[in-house]
Parts: sequence; C-alpha cells; structure tokens
Amino acid sequence: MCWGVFVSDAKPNTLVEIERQVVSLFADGVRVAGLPRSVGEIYGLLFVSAEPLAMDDLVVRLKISKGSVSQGLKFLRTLGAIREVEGPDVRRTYYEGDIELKKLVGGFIREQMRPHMESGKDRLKALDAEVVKEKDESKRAFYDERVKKLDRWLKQAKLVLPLIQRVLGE
Amino acid sequence: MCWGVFVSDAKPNTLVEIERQVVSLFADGVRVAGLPRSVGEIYGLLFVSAEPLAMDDLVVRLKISKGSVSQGLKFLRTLGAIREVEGPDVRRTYYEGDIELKKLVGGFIREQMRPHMESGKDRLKALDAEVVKEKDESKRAFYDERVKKLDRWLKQAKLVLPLIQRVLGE
DNA sequence: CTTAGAGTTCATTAAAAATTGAACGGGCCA
DNA sequence: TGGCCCGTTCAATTTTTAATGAACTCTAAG
Repeated sequence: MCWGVFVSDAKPNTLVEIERQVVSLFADGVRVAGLPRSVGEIYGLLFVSAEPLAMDDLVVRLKISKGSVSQGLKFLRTLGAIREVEGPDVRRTYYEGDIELKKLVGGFIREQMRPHMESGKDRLKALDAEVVKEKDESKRAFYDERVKKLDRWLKQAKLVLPLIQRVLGE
Repeated sequence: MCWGVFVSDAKPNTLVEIERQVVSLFADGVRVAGLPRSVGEIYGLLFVSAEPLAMDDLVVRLKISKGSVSQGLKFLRTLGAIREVEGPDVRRTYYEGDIELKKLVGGFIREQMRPHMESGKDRLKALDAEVVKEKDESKRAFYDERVKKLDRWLKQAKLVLPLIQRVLGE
C-alpha cells in the first residue's frame, strides 16, 4: 500500500465550521418538508463539498450509521438531488449534490406530493359515491357543495405545482 | 330542562360515513405539511359540518382529548383557517372552517414558512462571516460560490411564495 | 472457488413527537 | 362568596418515527 503522496489532501474525519453550519442549515431546512434530519445532513455535506464523497466519508464525517446513510442516499437519488460520479477508488460509488433548487423541489413534488394528490383524486370519487346515498335532500346538497370545493382545491393544486417548477426553472 | 323539541337535530356522538372519510382525508392531508393528525381531523370535521361546532363536540365526536382539541384549535386560529362564531350556547365558543384554500395555504406560509426563511437569512449572514475567515484562496472561492447559491435559493423562494398566494387568490 | 470490502436490508433500539388528563385560571350566576 | 363550567396549560405517557448495527448480497480480485 502507498499512502504518502496524498496525505495532505486526506479528508479530515470531522467537519470544519463552515461545513458544520451548512449541514445544520439543511438538517433544519428539510424538516419543514417533514424529512428526517439525516437526509438534510447528507445533502448538506454534499452541497458544501468540492470533491465528491463516498458513503464511508458521510458515515465518518457526519457520525451517522451506514444504514442511515444508505437509506438517505437512496432517497436523495430518487429525488434526483444527487448524482453518482467517478472517484479515486473505483470500487466505491461517489456522490455530488445537484445544486439546482428546481431539482430538489421538482423531485419532492414528483415523489412526495403527486402520489398524495393522485390518491386524493380517488378518495374524492369515493366521497362522491357516498354523497349520492344521502337521503336528506338539504344535507346532500351541502355535502355535494363541499365535495365540489375539494375538487376545486385539487385543481388549484394541480395548477400551482407546475407553476412553481417553471419559476424555479429560471 | 327541556329536550324534546330539538331531539331530532341532536348531534350524534359519532361520525357518519361521509364525515369519517373527510376527516380521514384531511388527517392524512395535513401530514405532507408535517402537521399532527389531530389538527387535520379537527379542520376536517369543521369543513364537513353545516353547523358550527364547539370544543366539546370535537372532543366527543372525534374521540380526542380536550387538551389536543384546544391546542389544535389554537393552531388553526393562528393560521386563520377557522372562524369563531356565535352558537346556541352563549357560554361556549363555536367554530366553523374557512373553506378558502388560500386561507389555509396563506396561513401556513405566514406562520410556518416565513419564520424559517427569516432565520435562514441570518444564518446565511453568519455563514458569510465564516467564509471570509477561510485562509485558502481557492477553498474560500468555492465556499463563497456555494453561499451565493444559497442566497439565490432564498430569493427564489421569496419570489415563489407570493406567486402561489396570488394564484390561489382566484 | 474463496475472500474482502462496498452497499443494502430490516429487526431492534433510541429519540422525537403527539396525545392525554389532571390541575389550574377565570368568568358568570345564584 | 361559592359552585359550576368552559377553556388552557403542561408534565407524564403513549405512539410514531428515525437511527442503529448485525446479517446479508453482490461484485471483483486473487
């Protein structure tokens, strides 16, 4: 084995202050979206790292378990928030963060929000079926109005999401 | 005491199927925003109720504790998602749901997202202060670029939020 | 074929969040 | 003034969620 030549570039197994702050910023940030802290930490460290990192770097430097990192990376990959890239060790998979906001938001909308909206559509259908069963005329009218309102909400949401993506798309 | 006359209008202490479905829809719905299930249930029941409800109605019909309902109502009030109204018993406070989506979303943006963004601004300032301390020229340039990127993210978010509100404002 | 190390999975454990319920404050009427 | 009831608060508890780590798969090198 040969270590010598690259020693001065060796990654520290701890975070410098700037990294600490960015990691913490993302860790807190992702929580408004209901995501686990570890996911934010992982993305945060990739975001502030000039060099791509492998799983083991994340485990060591963030001090979180291999299992958590594996799951966090899997999730970030499905969002399209990180990219697999080549690195010094051919046996390992290295990652770098995609620093476009639209990628993050777009991925979140696609993976987390759309599915909910789809199931919402079905549930409104079921609701409609329930409303027609209502015997009392005026109650039925009231329920019908409310279900129609929910339909409109869903349409508005469908309108807004692509709009967000367009604005973030520059 | 006199019950007779209004017995047929008495509120059941359980939910009918339509109510059950709407309550459940909202209970699940609010979770994408990271809010507790009980908040969704409360809003949901107010949403499908033609008559305003008092705290006790919610406790009995949703089978959740007085404490939870009190806190849930408090939260929904700060969002502006519900309204206090007069009701049959002058001693009680009755509520009805505001069924405009913009109220819900607007309240959420104002109460939950803006504060985070404000603190984010401060944290970016702190980050900037840290970056200038970096001795290594090229590292400093890199960090500086990333912090600038975060600044742009914040600006984009500031741009998007009012846009959402305008679109929902019909 | 065997070994070694990267990466995943998932049952267990630990941590965080929501819910409960008892105690409290305050208004109102007798 | 005292009893009653509505509503709030918050410490204790339960429930939910995330993190851990050991066992596993897979690939590649010897």
